[in-house]
Amino acid sequence: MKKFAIVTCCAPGAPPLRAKEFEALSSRFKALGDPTRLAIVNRLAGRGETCACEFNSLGLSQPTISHHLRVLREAGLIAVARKRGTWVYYRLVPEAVEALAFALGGSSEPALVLATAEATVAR
Amino acid sequence: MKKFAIVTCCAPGAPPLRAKEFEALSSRFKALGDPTRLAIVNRLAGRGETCACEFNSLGLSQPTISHHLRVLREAGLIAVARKRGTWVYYRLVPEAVEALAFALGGSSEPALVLATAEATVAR
DNA sequence: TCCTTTCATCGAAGTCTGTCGATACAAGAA
DNA sequence: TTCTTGTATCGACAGACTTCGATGAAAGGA
Repeated sequence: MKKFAIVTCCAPGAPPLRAKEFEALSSRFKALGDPTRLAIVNRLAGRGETCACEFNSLGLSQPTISHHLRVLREAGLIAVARKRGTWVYYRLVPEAVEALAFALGGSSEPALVLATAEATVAR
Repeated sequence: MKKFAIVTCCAPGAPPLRAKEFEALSSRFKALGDPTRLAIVNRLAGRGETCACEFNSLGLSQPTISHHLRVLREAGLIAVARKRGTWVYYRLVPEAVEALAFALGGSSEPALVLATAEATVAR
């Protein structure tokens, strides 16, 4: 279980944060700091639930894809949507992405973000 | 000179991007993927122009701080505002932060972002 | 000129990360 | 049960990253 901190960090006027908040935020930005993982998130954002096998088309080995899925999962940015047989379908966790957008000061609806961001996210 | 790509990547409904865009975006997220650098950005966001010497209070050596300032500078997230004597004052580059917020789908005013993001940013 | 201060760069050490092949695990199908 | 298929995990390796002390460069002050 995991909650998303509701903080702004990087937009003009942002209040000073604590060390723990820098750790939490930076670990999620780090998860997006790899082109392969960004491509995975992009595909999940565009298609919704997607089979893990889809990502083999990214040109990397299956263990490597599995590794990146794990990093994104542990960052709370994606989650397992469902399993059918041996297929595993992943989905985006929009609240996590919104929390990061909010941290950068770009939230269009802070109230919405505040409401959804408190939602706990299964790991 | 550097321009900020205006793309959404990670919010539900985002269109598929190209490899080059993943590279460009992920390199900037990676720059935020370190707690020390996030603390630097946070301080610049809260105080505006800030002397580099201020960051010695983060508990790291001067060369290490200088290294992180360089990473953020090369990512286009911060810039040298002015120099007075041997002092160097850094500032946030709000357009860069906005472009990232937009990529995460959190832009409150896409038109504004579009307008400012085309601005070239001095290195 | 020489010294001090601030910042950047260099070189090195240790750690972390991305990647792969090999292997283990889980769910069906035969 | 045995075989096949899709995923996850393990172990290893190369490259990248963070950090530091030492050094260099630039701007003043004495």
